This record gives sequence, C-alpha cells and structure tokens, in this order.
Amino acid sequence: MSVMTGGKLKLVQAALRLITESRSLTSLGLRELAREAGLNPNTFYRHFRNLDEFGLQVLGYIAEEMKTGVRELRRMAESSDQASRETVAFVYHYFLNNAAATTVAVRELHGPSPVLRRALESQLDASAREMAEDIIERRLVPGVDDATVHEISHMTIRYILFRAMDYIEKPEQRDRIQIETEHFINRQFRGALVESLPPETIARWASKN
Amino acid sequence: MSVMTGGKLKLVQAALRLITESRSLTSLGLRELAREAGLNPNTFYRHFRNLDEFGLQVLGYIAEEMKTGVRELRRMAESSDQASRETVAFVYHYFLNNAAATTVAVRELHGPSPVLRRALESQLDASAREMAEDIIERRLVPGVDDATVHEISHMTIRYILFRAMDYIEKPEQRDRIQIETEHFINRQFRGALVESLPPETIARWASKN
DNA sequence: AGCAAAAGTATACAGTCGTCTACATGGGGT
DNA sequence: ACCCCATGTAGACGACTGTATACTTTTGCT
Repeated sequence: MSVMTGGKLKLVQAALRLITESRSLTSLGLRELAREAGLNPNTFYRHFRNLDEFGLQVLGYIAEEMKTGVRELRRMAESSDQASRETVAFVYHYFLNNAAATTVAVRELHGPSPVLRRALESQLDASAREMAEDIIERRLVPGVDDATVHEISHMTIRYILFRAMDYIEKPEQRDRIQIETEHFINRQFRGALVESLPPETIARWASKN
Repeated sequence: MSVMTGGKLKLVQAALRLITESRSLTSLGLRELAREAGLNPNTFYRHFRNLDEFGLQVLGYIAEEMKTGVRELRRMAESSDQASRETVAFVYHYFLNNAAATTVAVRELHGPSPVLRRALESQLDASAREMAEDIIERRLVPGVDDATVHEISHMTIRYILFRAMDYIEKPEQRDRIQIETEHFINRQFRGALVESLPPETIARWASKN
C-alpha cells in the first residue's frame, strides 16, 4: 500500500472525482478513468491488473484517509468532556471535507460487488469497535453493558455514514441532520439504560405525561 | 401505471432478476435486458423511451409490490396487541419474499441517479409517515410527542431496509438481525420517553447500576 | 555516463453498446 | 373481410469498451 505517486495516484483521484459527480466505483471504465486522469488508456495496466484490483486499491486509499480522520477525532474527543454534540459536528464536518471517499463508501457498501462490500464492512466494523472501546474506557455511559455498547456503536457508525450523504448533498438540511443524529445517539443509549429497569416503572412515567 | 403485460413485464422482471445476481439498476444495458428477457433488443423501444424511463417504471413496479405488502402488514398489526416482535418478524419475512425489489431499493437509494434517489426517498417517507400515524392513532407509545414519533419512524424504516439486505444474504444471521432490530426500535422509543425527564433523575439510575 | 527497469504512448482488434430505419406479425374494431 | 395499430424482428451504423503487442520516454542506480 504505502504512498501513491504519479499516474497511479492520478487514476485513483480521477476515480474519486468521477464518483462524486454521480457514478459508481464498480461502473467506472478503464478508458473513462484514463481520460479523466489525462493519461493514455494503457497506462492503467502499468499499475493495476484489472478493474477489480483497481477498486480494491481505491478502497484502500480512502480507508487510509478515513483512518487519519478517526485518529484526529480521537485526539479531539479527549479534550472535550461533553463528547456527543461537538463530536457529531466534527464527524460531519470531516465527511464533508472528504465527500468523494464518503460517497464511495456509501455506494459500494450495498453495491453489486461482493468483494468491495466485504472490504467495506470489515472497515466499518473496525471503526465501530474502536468507538465502542473508547466509550467503555472513558465510562461515558455507565450502566450499559459492553455488548450493548458495541451493538449501538455498530448501528451508529452506519447511521452516520448514511446521513452523511444527505449532509453533503443538502446544505439546507445540515443543521437538522446534525440534531437528529444527536437525538439518535442519545435515545439509543438512554433507551439501553432504561432497558434493564422493571417495566412497571416505565409504565408509571408514561402515565405521568 | 396500471398493470403490465407481455414484453414490458418480461423486461421489468428480467431487470429484477439481473439485479439480484449482483448488478445495479442504473448499470443495466438495453441489450443485456432484452437478452435476459428473451426478446429482440429493439423491442425495448416499443415500451420505453430510454433507460432512465425504464428505471422509473421498474421503481413504480416495485413500489406497487411494496404497497400491497404494507397493506398486509397493517391488516396483520391490527389483530396483534404487542406489535413490535411479530411485526419485525413479518416485515423481514416480507422482504425475504421480495428480495429483488428490496435489493433494488437499497442499491438505488444511494445510487448514482438523482432521479431514482428522489423517487425512492419520497416512497420511503410515505411509508414512514404511515407507520408514524399508525403508532400515534393506536397510542402505542404514550408520552412521546408526534414529531418525535415521526422522526423515529423515519429512522426505523431506513434501518430496517438496510438490515434487510443482510437478512436476505446471510441466513445464519437472521435471528440476530431480528433481535437487534427489536432492540433498535425499543431503545429509540424508550430513549425518547426518557428524554423529557429531568437529567438528575437519569443520573440517579446510572449510579444505581 | 551508461544501462536496466519503470512509466507512458501508439496502434490495432474484436466485442458490446445505444440507436436508427425498414420490415413482419398478429389480434381487435369497424 | 378489411385495415390499423401495437408489438416484435432484422440488419446496420458509429461510438465506445477492455485488452494485446510494440515502441518511446523517463527515472534511478552504479
């Protein structure tokens, strides 16, 4: 993997550019790529054996980008005590600055290529695990067992990723998306907190309102 | 719209068949379609002006299918009091029986074609609204205001749709997906119930566990 | 400086694609 | 029995695709 240079990098970046303006990674053509990159079609073969391998490399490239983002996120989270609100804002801001990579991820997660799907899933699972462990270590939600934290993290990562698409494409809805995401996270954890309590207690609150 | 017959229907069904075996609606070719349907390529033009119109018609077709499903769902829900568990099971069972349509929906919701995306979104929003109104009418979650019910319904519909893909493709995970979906829904509503309460009450529970 | 490997280019081939025009069929309404 | 219109077929067009082979340029190492 390491670092890409020259024509190889040009091709990958061309792919990201094409995908953001409404195409899918799996549907990109070799010549289309080369044209966008300003290279001869055959240059493609100097760097990739075929289009499948190319797709995987692109995925690797964006995974690398995302990892640095997560690292930043972690660094930032340590300096803030009321993590939720600012973290959500930061995450969306990050997705906005990496619109191409985000679009690829969302498109291919349910896309037609099984290979790319698996690769993306394990990438997301890794992020979810990281998030969960962070929450557990810092005891952000005491009273919720570890398995549940993992489950909720898994859901949250995916939820944010999907909403990120709307966030990128619909600037007028950004505030609403951010707020709804906070709601989502808060409800999940508060709901989990309540889950362990006896049902008659819940009934009592319900009748009060 | 009405009802499709003959070659038109054959083409639409061919599309659904091709999509389930790992293709995307937007990436289907005219000749590929005709080949799969056992028709001459030019027959396509007798029924559709171009591939975009075809995509919309396919969407209309699956929307029709889905609507009958929702109607069934509603009928079934009225006869059951503890809606959640059985409803979730029923919904996934339905998606499993309409795997092709489900796959199309998930793929194109974040796919490259803006037209199809909008069409699918409004379809999902309609379902979410229906679900929310049903919940409100039947007072299934007293103590949660209408706007929140709508918000949660919106999230839930999408969540279920995405999980439905895994449900279809990974038979060994079906029980887990069903359970996690129930968790998801319960947490959302319970979390919403708690949201209106004073924060110090929440802190008290947390310290108790 | 010299040379070998890497990167990029040129040309060509067979296949597929979307679309056009022209022709064949077939059933329904008068 | 007639015609008509919807449906389906045939063949051809130019444009584009992935790939192979052969050639030129650039780069890095000794």
